[in-house]
Amino acid sequence: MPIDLRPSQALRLWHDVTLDLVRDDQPDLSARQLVVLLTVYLEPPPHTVRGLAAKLRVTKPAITRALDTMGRMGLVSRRRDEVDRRNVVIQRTLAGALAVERLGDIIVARHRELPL
Amino acid sequence: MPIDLRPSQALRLWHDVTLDLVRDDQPDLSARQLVVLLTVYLEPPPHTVRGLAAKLRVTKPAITRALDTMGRMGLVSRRRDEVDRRNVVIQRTLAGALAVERLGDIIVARHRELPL
DNA sequence: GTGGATCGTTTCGGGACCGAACTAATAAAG
DNA sequence: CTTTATTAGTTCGGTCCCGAAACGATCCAC
Repeated sequence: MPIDLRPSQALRLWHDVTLDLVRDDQPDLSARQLVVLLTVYLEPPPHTVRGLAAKLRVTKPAITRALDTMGRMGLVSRRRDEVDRRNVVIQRTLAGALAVERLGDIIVARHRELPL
Repeated sequence: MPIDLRPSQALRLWHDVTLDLVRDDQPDLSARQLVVLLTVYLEPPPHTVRGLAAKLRVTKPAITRALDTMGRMGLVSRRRDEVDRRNVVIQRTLAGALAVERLGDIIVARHRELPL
């Protein structure tokens, strides 16, 4: 792992990145939406509503709503699982991949600017 | 600054910390609330509604609402500026300081667990 | 087949938030 | 004083999110 981060640096990093996210025009993602987005893009598929709800320890409707909103934003899409048609698998999109990549760049840049 | 963070590590860090925040029982702070909280606790006083609105590039009512909510949570408090009584200065609280400290600890811990 | 379990979604009442516009209090300028 | 500017808060109509409960679709065991 990288060299240890001190608490003051950690908080400064969180502040700076969050400020960048608040400032840009597009609407902020909630913490729940953000962790759904990152889970879908960082962890191996398949991702289901039930699996995400269990992972985040929130109710299923909360996941459905998050997917509705992020679907409207084009960040994820949904598809029926043809093997077990009760399941819905959450899929990545180009726009979602770009948004995640952009977030990664912001964090890296703000981390690089951190004072010693 | 610490050794460079790779984008994949940065995103993993953001995911892990946000997941911790989503999982604990207390209600999630919005991005706006979080950056207000961190600004108040990281940057030198005094902090005013107007100053925060300018810094975040959001409207004043958004700041007033964020302060209302965080005030109810005990994370910040407000006081009239006695010198210029039009101003309201945002003050730190013990509960707010503890919450910020806890966030710092989470980030540091998750950062330490990051894979190489 | 039939009953029960397991999916994701929808409904419901309630609360939080949004920006634009407005108000009330205070300060500063003339 | 009186006007003008500045500050924080409030009002407004609208949107979004919350968890509990109910729902329809699907799978599985018998």
